[in-house]
Amino acid sequence: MSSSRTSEQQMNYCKQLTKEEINSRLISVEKAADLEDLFKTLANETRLRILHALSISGELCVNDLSALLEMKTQAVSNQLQKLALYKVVSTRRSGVNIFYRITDPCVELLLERGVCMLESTNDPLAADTNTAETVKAAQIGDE
Amino acid sequence: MSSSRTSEQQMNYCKQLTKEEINSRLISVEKAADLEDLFKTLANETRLRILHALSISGELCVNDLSALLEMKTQAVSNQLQKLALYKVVSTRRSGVNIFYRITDPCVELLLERGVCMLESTNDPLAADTNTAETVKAAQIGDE
DNA sequence: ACACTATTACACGGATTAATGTACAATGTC
DNA sequence: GACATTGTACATTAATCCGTGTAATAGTGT
Repeated sequence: MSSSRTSEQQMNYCKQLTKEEINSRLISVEKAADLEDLFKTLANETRLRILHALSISGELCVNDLSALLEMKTQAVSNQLQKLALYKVVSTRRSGVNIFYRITDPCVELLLERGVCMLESTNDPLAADTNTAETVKAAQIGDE
Repeated sequence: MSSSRTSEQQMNYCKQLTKEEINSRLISVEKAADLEDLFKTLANETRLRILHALSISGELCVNDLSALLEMKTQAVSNQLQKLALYKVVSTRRSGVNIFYRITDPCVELLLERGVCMLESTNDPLAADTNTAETVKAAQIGDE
């Protein structure tokens, strides 16, 4: 019993994969750290709302964002500085206004995916297959 | 100048959307909070690695996970408790072993998306279109 | 009953984060 | 130059988070 409990070769894997096989597919510590950063960008309500507004409008300045989101400019600017530091957004000045737009495609894509999932409350997977269904319907239309 | 600066009707929107139009599409505070929670689940390296191992293997116990990830059982168990509390994973006991498996489809889907993006380092968007290309190629093969 | 193993509970310390308010910098108008 | 507006820098505070080590619990075998 004790030998079977501690022996790695006898671990219970549902898909009958060995530790080596899982390990070969498992994300590395370095990549996990990168992925953590990516998700962390979106793991904040203020940043989510900012990025969503930018994805809708394309480009907005601090003042407009704070008015839209009904938040203090300092709070908005604080988060925008982080997003700019991590190259998620780019900036351009126009007089006293500084405009921000999303430049990181991964962040924008995950944001869209997440928003779609929330809108498909009962069947989150349906939101993800909507694109494939649309493509298929278009191809049927062509025939 | 001061009137043009402060007037909301004259805000500079690149896509020429009015504040009202952006607002009607903008994610609500409540939904942003839900989405924040979803991304927060994945915004931690330990949880990412745990969930990735579970997605590969289907089901694993604490001991196996800590061996695979080369982490202490307490650290692994600590995160698994959180994941179970938020209904991201389910548990089943088998003797002294407790097995965990992913039950939240949104989390698993976002995880897969994120991992794919990292693997497609130069063209993250290509990772997202790979599915559509595969479907299209299969349909061409059928013809 | 006892020994062993797997897992969780609990408390702690250190690190990180985000909003806030004040001060400062940049820009535009008169 | 004075003034107003926009936006950032800076410092502070409170809250959150996570790994760690010890203690406790559950399950199994002898």
